[in-house]
Formats: sequence, C-alpha cells, structure tokens
Amino acid sequence: MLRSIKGLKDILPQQTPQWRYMETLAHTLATQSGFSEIRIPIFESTELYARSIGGATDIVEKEMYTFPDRDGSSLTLRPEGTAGVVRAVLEHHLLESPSTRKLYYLGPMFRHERPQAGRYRQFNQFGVEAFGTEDPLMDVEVIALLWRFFNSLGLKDLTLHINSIGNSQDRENYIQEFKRFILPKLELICGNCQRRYSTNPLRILDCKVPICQEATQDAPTLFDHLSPESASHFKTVLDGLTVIDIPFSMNYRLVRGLDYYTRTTFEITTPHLGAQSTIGAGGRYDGLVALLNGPSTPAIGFAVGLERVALLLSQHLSTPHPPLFFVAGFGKDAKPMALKLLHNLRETGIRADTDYKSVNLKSLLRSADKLGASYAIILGDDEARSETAILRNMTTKAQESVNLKEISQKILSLTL
RNA sequence: GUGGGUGUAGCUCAGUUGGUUAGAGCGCCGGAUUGUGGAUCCGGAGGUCGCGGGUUCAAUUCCCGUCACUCACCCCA
Repeated sequence: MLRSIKGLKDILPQQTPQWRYMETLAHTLATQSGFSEIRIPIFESTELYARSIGGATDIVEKEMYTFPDRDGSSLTLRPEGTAGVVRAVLEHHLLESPSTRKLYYLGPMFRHERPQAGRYRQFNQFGVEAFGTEDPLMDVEVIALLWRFFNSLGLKDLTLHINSIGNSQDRENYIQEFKRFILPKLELICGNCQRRYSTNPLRILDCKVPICQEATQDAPTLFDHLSPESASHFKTVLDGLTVIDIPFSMNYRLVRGLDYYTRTTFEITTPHLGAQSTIGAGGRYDGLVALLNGPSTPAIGFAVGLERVALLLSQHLSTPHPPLFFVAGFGKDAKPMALKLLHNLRETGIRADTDYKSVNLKSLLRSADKLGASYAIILGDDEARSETAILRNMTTKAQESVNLKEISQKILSLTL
C-alpha cells in the first residue's frame, strides 16, 4: 500500500472542523490586536535560514530539508516562519508603513526530526511578529495574544515560563563568566554539553541530563548579569503581565534554541502532551533584522505548534453544519426532475445531497439517514406526475406534499 | 542518529503450549411480500496473520533479519 511520508500526516474529515476552528480563532484574535496577515513561500534560499537561525543549532545542522534547485542553488523548506517574514518585510519595505509592522502567518513548517507524539516533520504554526518597537509593553501585548489564544480554546493547566537572556553584550559578558564557572566541571557533564561548551554554552543550562542540572545548580544566573537597561525592560514586562492578570513562572534556565533571540524569551507548556510539552514559544530578536542587512530594528514574536494544540482540543469544538436536505429521486420520469431540484436547492444556498447508488426508496432513505439528513425530499414517478415532492422530517417522521415550484422557498424558511 | 514497545478483516482486538476450513464485536452491503430510514432478526462480502529467510512432516504461532508504526532520548512548536 502507498503510505504517506514518515512524520507527515493527513488531517482527516473528522479533524478538519477543529482545525478550522483554531485557524479562524487565530485570524480573529490576531486581527483584533492589529496584526495583518502575511503569506510567504514555503521554501527560500538555504542561506536565509542558515544565517538567521544560527549555524550551530540542531535545526540548521541536521534538520533542514535542503535540496539543490535546477541551477544548482541551494533551497530549503522553511523550518520556521520568522526568517521568511523578516526577508519579506525588508524586500517589500513593510517597515515604512505603521500598518504593516505587525504581521501574522499560518502555515506548514518542515523539520527532519524523528517523529513522536506531538512532533512531526511537517507541522503547522500560527505565528506573529511585531517590528519596530522595543517598548516592553509590546512584549506584554504579544504574550497576551498568545495567552488569549490558548484561553479562548479552553486549554487548561498551562504554564507561562519567562526569562530574559539580555542583549548580546549582556550575554557575551555572562558567557565568559559561565564558562569560567563550568570549566572545572567539564569532565562531569554529558558529552553533548561538553561539545556545547564551545558551540553554544548557554544551552548547558537547559540540558535535562541530571548530572548537568546538578553541575549548573549553583551557576551564576544570566538574570543577575543583565545590564540595567535589560533588567528594567524585563521588569516592565513582568509588571505589565501582572497588570493584566497573566500568571507567569520565572525560569532562569529558559534558553531558546534559535540564535536570534535577545532579552525577553517565553514558552507556554502543558502537562498533557508527554515529552512535547511546549505548545507555543517566542521572544525578542532585536538583532535579526540588521543581521539580514536591514536597518537596525527591534522585534518580537511567537509561534504556536497547531498539531500540539489540536491534540489538546476537546472533540466538541467544531462549527456545526447547516441542516442537510436529502433528495430521494427514483423512477424514470422523476430522476431528471430530482437532478434539477437538487441543483436548484444548492443554488438557493441550501445544503443538499443525494446518493446515486441507491435505486429504490428504501435504500434512499437509508442513505439519507446515514448521511445525517434532517429532511428527505421524496420524488418518485407519482410525485413527478403532479409536480410535487414529499418533504419528510427525518426525526419526527412528519411529511407533507409540497409543490415543486414552491419547495426552495419553503425549505429556505425551514433553515432560518 | 540511539533505545524500548507493537504489527492478525475497514476499525478495536481475540486466538493457535506449532497441526489441516483463522475468529468476535463494531462498521460495510443485502434481505425480512414489491414506494418509507434508524431498532430487531437473518444472510453476505472482506485477511499473502507486515515482509523475507531459517528450523520442522507442518509456522500466523519458534529463531534470525528487515520494514512500518509508536513511545522515549536528543531537539523543538
């Protein structure tokens, strides 16, 4: 049997209503907060991702779907959304207009990881990016939008973890000190972390291996090494969250995996998803726009993993369909009339269907029942002769004869 | 990339201490006097027992390999 590619999955009819619900909510909430939708390509030049995400990260090192174009240039399926949005923003000068500095997107991302619960090789993200201000209240606004999205979906037991990793200078200073601290313990920590010592020392703090956690127990915290500006920025963010009653949990060890993050970083977790507990995360990236040859521009954003959210959604979250009318046409003369009726109903805006496999009234009604029709419209040769049809309520079994000329209007009044 | 678990009908799973026609429930299709559905009863279709090899008179069952799915490590949304 032909199967889908490993780590990819179909979203089946039973699930699509929930997806629409999530997506609609994302559009609504983002728009309410003044964000405009942007749609960008799902692949870009490899260089864009390599430069923005960081060469020493796992994403760039081993998780990208990279392939040569026919002219030999290297392309990559997008592993995340921010880099592409920044590229588009610069290419189309969106920073020039106040109305296009807050953007959101929805769409598939690709990472070649080993699949497991809540982790796929193609997965969908809802993300927002706000450019051009370093006001900490923008941090609050972005986090509040993320929080509100989850709340509106009825998600429970969520924790907002938050930290500040400072600006690049703060981090540089801290890294020096942290390296001095960890150097004597280098033999104790895991091999992965020994490698990180030279590539990405901050991630040692985030390591889940017990010996590493122990080794960094008394490490100096980045939090204590923030510059006065970064510290005051962070304090204003926390105060702002308090003002609007968003509970948070300080997490000094929270270091995000992408190189471009600065200052505020945050992550929302759930205890109900096994190992993949993060359902949304983000932070500031004040240096990225400049890194991609744009004007020095502060920015902040988040991304939500929609597959993970979908796993948490209650099955009841779906938009109900309008009532279905089943046209049961049978008999030589009646069938063409039934075809015309079905077509007319649909043109009138009524949800209508039939079943071409069923040939007698019994099997037609059975099909009507299986399809969940609210009404069946019976049109046999007897009815055809008098230009009428029988309108049957499938739940009450009440039925009446209706003139074919009036039936669309009659049905329209029923659906209101 | 590394480890664990699982692969029998469309779905959920039994089963065979190795033995000849492999089962159930649900679902699907049909019938119960010919133009009235759902319930009930009856019947039917549907399986290379993941794939390949080995042991054996005999393998779905035991052994080896392989693939797929899954969970976890890692990493991240």
